[in-house]
Amino acid sequence: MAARIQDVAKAAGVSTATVSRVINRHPSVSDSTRKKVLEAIEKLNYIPNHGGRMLRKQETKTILVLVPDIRNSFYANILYGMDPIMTEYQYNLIIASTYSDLVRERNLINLLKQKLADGMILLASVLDEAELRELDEMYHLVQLCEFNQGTTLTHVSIDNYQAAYEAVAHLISRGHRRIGFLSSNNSFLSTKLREAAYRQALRDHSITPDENLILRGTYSFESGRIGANILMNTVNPPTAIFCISDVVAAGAIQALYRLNLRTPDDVAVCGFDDIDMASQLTPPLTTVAQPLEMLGTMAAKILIDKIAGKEVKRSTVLQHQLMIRGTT
Amino acid sequence: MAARIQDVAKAAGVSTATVSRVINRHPSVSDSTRKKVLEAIEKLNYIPNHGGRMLRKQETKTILVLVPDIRNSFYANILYGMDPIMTEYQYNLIIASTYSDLVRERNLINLLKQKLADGMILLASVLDEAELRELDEMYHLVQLCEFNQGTTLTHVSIDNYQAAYEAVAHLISRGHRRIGFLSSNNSFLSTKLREAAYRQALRDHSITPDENLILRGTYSFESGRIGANILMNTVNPPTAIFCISDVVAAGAIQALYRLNLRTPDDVAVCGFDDIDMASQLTPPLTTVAQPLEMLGTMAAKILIDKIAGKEVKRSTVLQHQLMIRGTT
DNA sequence: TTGTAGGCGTTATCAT
DNA sequence: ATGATAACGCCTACAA
Repeated sequence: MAARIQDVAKAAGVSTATVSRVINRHPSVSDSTRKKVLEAIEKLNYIPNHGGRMLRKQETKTILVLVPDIRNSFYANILYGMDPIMTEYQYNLIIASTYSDLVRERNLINLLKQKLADGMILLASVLDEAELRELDEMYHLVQLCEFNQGTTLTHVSIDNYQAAYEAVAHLISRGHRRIGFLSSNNSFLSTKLREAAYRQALRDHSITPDENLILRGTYSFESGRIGANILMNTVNPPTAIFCISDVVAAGAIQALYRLNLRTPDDVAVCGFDDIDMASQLTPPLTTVAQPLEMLGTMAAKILIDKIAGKEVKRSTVLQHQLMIRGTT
Repeated sequence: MAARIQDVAKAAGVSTATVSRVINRHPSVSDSTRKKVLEAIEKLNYIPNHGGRMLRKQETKTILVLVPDIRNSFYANILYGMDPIMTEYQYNLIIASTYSDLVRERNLINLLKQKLADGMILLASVLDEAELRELDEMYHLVQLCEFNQGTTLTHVSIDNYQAAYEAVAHLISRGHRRIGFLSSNNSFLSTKLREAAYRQALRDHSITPDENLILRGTYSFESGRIGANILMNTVNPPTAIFCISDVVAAGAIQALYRLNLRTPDDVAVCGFDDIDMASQLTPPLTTVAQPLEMLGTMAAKILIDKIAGKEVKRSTVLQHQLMIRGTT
């Protein structure tokens, strides 16, 4: 079996306490003793047991991250951004997909209660504010991308209102007056803000929002295809479509293509998120870039600070960027 | 602080052993005692501490999965396929990206040595066979998708030779005689097998493989763009391109589009993997479907069986499927 | 059916 | 500078 601290102690002719001190770089160990211990560690190929240390120190050096679906490139890029921080602070990530299922999400949160992780990052949680607040009293938690308006919980996101406003204003600046919006049927704050911004941007340019041009579906490719088809078959179809996500935009573009409508000449399209696919479409997609990696990095850093007992900002807002490309 | 088993025992007026028996559904507990204990658990909101249990039982109920890059949709879909098994057997996943960096991969494997996980699934590992075999003697490990020829280690994959052969034969059946291959410059077995199959399929149809039509790059979109450009600028360009991955195929298609070549009329394109993007391209991509979710599911199941001490098959080969769509 | 007690591997306190 | 020892929370012989 694997060597334990006992074995090292015996081999080095010292106590386990001394071995522990060497491992944890405690200063009060003589050089000669340290040398003996390190040799024994080397010889026995000793690696400290995480479980033992965990139990004793009451910390897991593990963070739980709950995402709706790991297959979504949006979340995968955010997770990627957490890696450098995890490596730097020697934390591990338990990533789990909730599939936006309330029961599943609650079960996963049990991992926190079992003390399997020191804290949790929640992406687009389906828990309500009350439940979250209760959790927040017991555990360290950071909400990422989505949160509730006026929440007192720690969260990181972009300014969805401003981002959407700029996107719609851009379409208007390109001469469009009838602009469709393929939105989402969820109740996330980001959706509400983007819809509000869409309307306000129109009004600010003397355009009366037409509710028939706002369709609510999912974030999927299929939803974009269907939405665009419906929009283009209305009596007075739009000349531009603003989409809640890049994937939806991709679906919309395919639908337009099949309707023999050219992008951007016949219909302009703007996405949201700037996942890899956006720049790879033909023509490349105009979209609002979210700083995905940085969102992950910041959330991870803030959570680790919280765990370490530091004071952290309630709200962190990162910069978005309108990426004007070929579809507008 | 959170309640411990001690607290429950005291509250229920029994010993910790009895509480433990109730938790672990040991049969020899009287109904009345069980009831008392369950009430105490309920009242105190007790949840067993994972660390304590882990240390005592010497099992973590955690599996380590090493992937080259979590942002790659290919791997994300495989990971997705592991979820049902993890849920069923109450295991957790620690997912980590190696970025195909040897040092990083070795560091991550330390998690196994620290007994942070009961076993490991390795996707496209960059470790050599000797190192893997050494690990295999100490820990439970399953290789997924990539493995070494003639290995004695447990692995799960598709039949890359047969899959590639079918793809190339399909292109030939469409009348193509000059078929380019955008391959990879890595040394994975899958690459070698696909190249071998490519050549054999050509020869079996009396076509002499032209080494100038085989280009080796990465699995990226950019690599596909560059490769297609090079291929189409040769003296005698191909009329079809077989790509090592769907992402490469997407890049190739964009390059062709910009060269004003139509797919499939001017140049046919065939991908590999069948990630979501494949069917979402315009026109949708002909490709070889790997059963991504099932690959994940099988690998997870086999690893858990191994951990449980069951005998498992050395080699598991899953079925691929040629998806003939719009680009050929 | 239930309780007692030892130990999983580590670290931290208290002596020396 | 080093050692002895208790404790982290749990499970499981063994005893009763």
